[in-house]
Amino acid sequence: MRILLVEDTAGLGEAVRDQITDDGHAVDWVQSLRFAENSLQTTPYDLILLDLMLPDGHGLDLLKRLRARRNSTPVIILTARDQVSDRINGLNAGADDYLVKPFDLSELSARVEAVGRRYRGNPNPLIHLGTLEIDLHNHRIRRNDQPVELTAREWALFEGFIQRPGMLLSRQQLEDRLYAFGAEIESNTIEVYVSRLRKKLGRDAIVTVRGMGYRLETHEI
Amino acid sequence: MRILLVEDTAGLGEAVRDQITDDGHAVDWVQSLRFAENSLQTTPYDLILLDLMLPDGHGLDLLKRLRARRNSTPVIILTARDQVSDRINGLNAGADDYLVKPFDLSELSARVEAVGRRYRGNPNPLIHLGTLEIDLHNHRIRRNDQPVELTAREWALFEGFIQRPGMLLSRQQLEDRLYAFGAEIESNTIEVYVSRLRKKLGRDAIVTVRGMGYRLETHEI
DNA sequence: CGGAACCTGACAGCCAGCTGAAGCGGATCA
DNA sequence: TGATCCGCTTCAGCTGGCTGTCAGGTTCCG
Repeated sequence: MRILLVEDTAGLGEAVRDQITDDGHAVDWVQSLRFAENSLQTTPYDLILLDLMLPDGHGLDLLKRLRARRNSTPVIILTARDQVSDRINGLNAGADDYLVKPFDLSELSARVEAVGRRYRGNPNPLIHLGTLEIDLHNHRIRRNDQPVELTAREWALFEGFIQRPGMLLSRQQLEDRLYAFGAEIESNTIEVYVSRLRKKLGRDAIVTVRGMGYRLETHEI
Repeated sequence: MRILLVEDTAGLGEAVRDQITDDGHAVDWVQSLRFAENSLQTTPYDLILLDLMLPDGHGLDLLKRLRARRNSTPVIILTARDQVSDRINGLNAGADDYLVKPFDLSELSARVEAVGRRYRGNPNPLIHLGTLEIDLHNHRIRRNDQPVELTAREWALFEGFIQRPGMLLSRQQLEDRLYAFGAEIESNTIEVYVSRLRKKLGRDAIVTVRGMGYRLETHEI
């Protein structure tokens, strides 16, 4: 999963980031609402860990804006023990879960995995795109009713496209999705994987925008 | 059995959890309706132990919702002595049994086992999957009409697949099923058991999704 | 037409997953 | 009580296929 961590306390932030990274997820850590909004506009996240008391405002405002624009990304609130009203308000505002500080890191892992499972366990929205039928949760794709096998990396990349159909995605954005934040990548890996996806999914599935990046074609494939 | 315990009193919850764990069952303990719903959406339980007075609502509401969506998981209600009307309403709402607090732990064990037996004695839905015939309640499997013997762990794992055919199940999900919530497991136990199941049930029964988990193939075995 | 951007076949290294084997502990039976 | 068995878990060696890289080719655009 790709997770956005919004937390302004350095020590806690590091601990949480390390734990979740160890669990095999990609974590982007930001320390203010402003940067959180930036990240949310450029990257599709699977989960948001949200502290409430932030230097430039209250986390619940972010949550409310998110839900107002129909973004249903799961949110887990990180809150101090004495802020009971915050917790209630958080759940009302559309949070999926909360953790009371100080919390155990294994507890954190458990909640994160639980959200992941819930997300995947939901009744299955099938996405139709031309001749493609995509089962996002179960990682299944059929093309003209024939199953298509994608490798882990291929799937990760394709998922990035699927979550923002029709939008222009820069190489950098796609790399960020494949390789946890900060991991540098040389060579033309993205091009190679786009090529592999085209071979498996159809030549016109992904459109090259010269000098800019790629875009998933939403009309015909 | 895998049991969901919904109880918001810390001491009682711990005692019940320990007792049932000692009896050889896997227990997930949650402390509110909200978390109970979460767990129910992600995990198939064999039994639910349900307290009625919960911080975020009344247990009977959960029970009613459960039955409304045709979930027939057995439910035992945990209720205080003076709430007679609750007990009656509970049985009307589809509970299978109730226990009056404070109750003896051995009494609890007895009821749990009783429900387990009743559950298994039910008229038997046979599941057919390719050349396999599965009798879920009685833990019996035939392959090409030949009986197949599974050990306890093998069965627990296979049951996890059977209850969510075709769905992608992560290692974590499968481990959660084999080892009660939170129990850490190292090494490649899941792989070993998948390997054994394949040997007994057919090579193609379980499909590996590299980097993601496993899936029961529902078409041909 | 020349250069830049992009595509893709090929390949070596590596790692996730598979499985046989062995140690261990609980259950069973003499 | 001691011997034996059986299932559970771990480990290590192996293998196939995934991955990242590069080079040579192709397309695009000024």
